[in-house]
Amino acid sequence: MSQNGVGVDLETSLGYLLKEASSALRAAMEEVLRPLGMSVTHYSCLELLAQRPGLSNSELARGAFVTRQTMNVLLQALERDGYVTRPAEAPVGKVLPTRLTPRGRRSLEKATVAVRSVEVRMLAGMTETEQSDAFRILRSMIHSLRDGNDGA
Amino acid sequence: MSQNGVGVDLETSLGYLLKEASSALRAAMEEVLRPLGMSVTHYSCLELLAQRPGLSNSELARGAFVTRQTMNVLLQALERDGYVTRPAEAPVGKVLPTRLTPRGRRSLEKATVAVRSVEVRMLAGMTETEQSDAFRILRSMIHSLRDGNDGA
DNA sequence: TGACTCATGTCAGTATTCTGACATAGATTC
DNA sequence: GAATCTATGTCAGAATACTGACATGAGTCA
Repeated sequence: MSQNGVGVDLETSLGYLLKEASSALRAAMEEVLRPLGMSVTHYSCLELLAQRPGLSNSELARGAFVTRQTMNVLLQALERDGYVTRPAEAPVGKVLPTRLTPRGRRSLEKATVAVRSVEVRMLAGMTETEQSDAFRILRSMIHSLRDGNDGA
Repeated sequence: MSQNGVGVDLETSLGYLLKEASSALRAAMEEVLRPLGMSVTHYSCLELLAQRPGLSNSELARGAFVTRQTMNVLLQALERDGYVTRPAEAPVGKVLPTRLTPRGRRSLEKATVAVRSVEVRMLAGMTETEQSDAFRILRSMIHSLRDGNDGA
């Protein structure tokens, strides 16, 4: 079907491989979250709030790797459906601290179990050493990409 | 601003780190492709065609990690603007082999240089060993995620 | 040959995310 | 204190990608 012998260096590109891995992860997460009626961004938002209660819209956006406008529309839907609460007025500045409701916490529980199974599956074929290597290498890539190439 | 001391295990999740790395890579690529008026999917399509001339719509979609419907609208735009050509009738079956035009090839050249700089930047802080480790580990993750957990 | 399955190309509508823009609150600088 | 800068929340429109659906061509099997 493909692999027709041409020296395809997409197969030797770390960027392409990273995109492939990310795509596979996203697909696997969507697959297990779909039965729960939850998208990946939806889940990310709830998980962030469970681990750091009181995060603002902008902080949630950065944590979920979307724009604050995108997170805003998601939060409005989550608030309307009773998964999170935000004060009507900001305690300080314009920042509205968001918190999970009991309903949000319950909804998250099932999702966490589902997502953890994906994480476990992803780590399945890796040794302890490979896992810590993976962390170190991914962090190195992130750092290099963020701070431009004038770091040295 | 954050990091308020709560034991945040998102920081210990390989899935989260993978998403973070992928997001950083995408942002870096968009940054260098924007001046050329080219999106990441747009570039991926042209690069795939340069390395494997004659790929079909569906094959390009799989290679760029989008649906074949999404790739179809992109190909129609690229064809309209003279970057690629497809025969009016399928030589065999329904498959329409796509090829770059000279204009498409020219457009790709600049983009390739730009994207290569991102790839180089990403590999900057890594040793040879770490690079080959990165390949092996990412492939392992992809394999585990794809084939379900009943591989063993 | 005929029924069935599968992959493909494509149209349409929907969903999700982004960019642009604005007003406002806190921090910084003079 | 006033000006400036930065960050935030939010609205609106545009871009992008997806799901659903359909017809068609090729391979498989009886």
